Amino acid sequence: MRVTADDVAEAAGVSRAMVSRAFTEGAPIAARKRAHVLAVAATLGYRPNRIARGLTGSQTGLIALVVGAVSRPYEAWLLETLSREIRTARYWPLLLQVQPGDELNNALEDALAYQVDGAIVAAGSVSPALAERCRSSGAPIVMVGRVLPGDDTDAVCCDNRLGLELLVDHLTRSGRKRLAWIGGTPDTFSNIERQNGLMEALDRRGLNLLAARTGDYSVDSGLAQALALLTAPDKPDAILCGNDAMALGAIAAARRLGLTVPRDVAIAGFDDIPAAAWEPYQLTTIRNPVLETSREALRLLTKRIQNDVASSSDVPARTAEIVRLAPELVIRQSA
Amino acid sequence: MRVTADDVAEAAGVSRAMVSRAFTEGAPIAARKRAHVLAVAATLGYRPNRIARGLTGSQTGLIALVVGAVSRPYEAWLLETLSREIRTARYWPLLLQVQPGDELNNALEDALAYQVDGAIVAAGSVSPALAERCRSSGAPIVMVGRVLPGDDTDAVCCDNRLGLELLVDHLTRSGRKRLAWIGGTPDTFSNIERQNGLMEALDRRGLNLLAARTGDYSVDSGLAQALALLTAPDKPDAILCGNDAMALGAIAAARRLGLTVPRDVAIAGFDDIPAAAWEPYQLTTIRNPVLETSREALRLLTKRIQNDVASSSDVPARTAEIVRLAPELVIRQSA
DNA sequence: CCTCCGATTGAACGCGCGTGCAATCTATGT
DNA sequence: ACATAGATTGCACGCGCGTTCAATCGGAGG
Repeated sequence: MRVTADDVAEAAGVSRAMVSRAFTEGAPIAARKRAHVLAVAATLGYRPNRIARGLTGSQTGLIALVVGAVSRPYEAWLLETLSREIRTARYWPLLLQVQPGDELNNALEDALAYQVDGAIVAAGSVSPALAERCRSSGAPIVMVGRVLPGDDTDAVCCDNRLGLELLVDHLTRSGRKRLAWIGGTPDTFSNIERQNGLMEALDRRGLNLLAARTGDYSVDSGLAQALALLTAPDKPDAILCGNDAMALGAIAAARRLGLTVPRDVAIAGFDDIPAAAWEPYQLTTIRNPVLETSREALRLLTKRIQNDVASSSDVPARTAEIVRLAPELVIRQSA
Repeated sequence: MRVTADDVAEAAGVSRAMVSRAFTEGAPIAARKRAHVLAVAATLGYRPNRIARGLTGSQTGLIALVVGAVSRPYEAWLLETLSREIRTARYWPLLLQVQPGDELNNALEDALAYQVDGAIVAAGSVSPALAERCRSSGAPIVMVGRVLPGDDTDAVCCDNRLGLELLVDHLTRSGRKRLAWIGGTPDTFSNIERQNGLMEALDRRGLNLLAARTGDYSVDSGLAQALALLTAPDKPDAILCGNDAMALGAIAAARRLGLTVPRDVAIAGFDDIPAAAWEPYQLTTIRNPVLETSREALRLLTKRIQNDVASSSDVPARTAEIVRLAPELVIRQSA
């Protein structure tokens, strides 16, 4: 029923080893024979069993891909590009979607049992111990959008601080003085960086934050927190949000209160998800270079994988490479 | 470096077979010994190699998951629930994201080479030949949101016709007479069904469609086509869209023209993606039961897999099971 | 026509693990 | 104390394929 290399060997009148070589790039085999074997294989519908192949050579072609809940637009966007880049690099993504409360460790160890060639972690938090364990299992990790503390793990991440500097610059230049902040999920790497970036940008200008509230990166939380800000006695003239989703919620809140954006209040987000450009929003935001991020992530990962394969622990481990990508201000109507 | 069952066997003072059995549910092994082996394994950090395990037993625990471009909200939503259900069933999804123009066959055969235990196809079109090939490779397929013609492939799909009946019913009851349609990507299963459903619903009432245009399920196309409809001499008083994304675009178009929704024109979508509920849209739409769909898909797939494992081709193949899930009308502001 | 070297080839082993089978052990029953 | 059924255990084989190594082939040079 299942066609194996033996079947092809018999049908082609060669040894099984030749079948294997025919499918292995750069293996010693006469060109004529390779063509013949491949032809026979095609008529039989044979394809090398990747599982068996993964057992001998230590390459499975699998990459563990950890992302957050994909129903959120930013996560979906990131997954789309990461997944595409992984396939472009001729790997297959083993998808692990983590919900906010989920434990990552167990699941990632599960993935390790599949002998993944590497892992891309764009959600959840990985303990340095787990990272080390992955590495010692032969699966280099690349963090996306987060950097492990005091670490030797590759990472690629947008420059959140710069992003907020750009935003504050734009808002203050257009005369806004009473800035408020709606933060995303606390203790999140991105949220900490963005919040710090905001504070630094304000400090540099000798400004104070009018008010700060805490959301959870969802549209609903943005709406709720913005309602609170805009009905307080001391109303802001600009609201910066930890991400676009909350900013969309904030715009809705402003409208519900009969305010006009940006006349009565400016609203800005972060990420530049597709919905930010939709007509009713026209959100001014910071473009998170997702495509470039994905590309870099795969560059780092493949480099690390090849390094691992080439040298078996004799070469000292390359030190971690942290790539910071510059975000970009996208000015639309909302601010 | 890599810990194998042999290492554990030696450390625990038992044979390798016992280690294997300790990790196999229901294998003959004394409870005391199992506990001991597991303990030793834990201290060594041992985990059975799933790749090797997949080579002998014909179960890899992998499921090929084919979805469309995830940056689109509906696809993301579906992916989220499917992925979760797959993990709940203790499988791992091998993610294949297909772009509108992509060739599915090659990629799916690639996945087959990983000896996936099954496949869930929620995008792209699969030729019956390919479906047959999957099945004969021991990977049952379940189609989601589409049904293969004249077929013996399991599928779960929302009742698109009923959805449009509900929508037309609601619109005509509220006095709309001049209905227009913006279709999604042509030749798509869902688009064909929805369009036919619309026509039938109109026929039943002796109504005619005022105008029909063709989009591609994107927000932009909805906007463009709605602009065309609303600036034509013969303006509709209701626009039905093939999916929510286009409906959001249509709402934006109406507003751009200074029209009030739903006073001047009612707008309805299909799917009930999260954004449909967002404040500036408040889209009336048809709820596509995505969660139930995912559950059903996994129920069908696991049943089929178990069936395959149990009987090796002696039992006649079960005939295809096609599950139709009822959609539900969600009335919001837009219609 | 013979020799010698490089290009090909085939046989065999091992990757890590599940499992049938026969051997061993345990706890009954007498 | 002895036999016996049932519970455990170890051995060995095979899953499908990559790869080393020695054997074979081909042809260029003499």
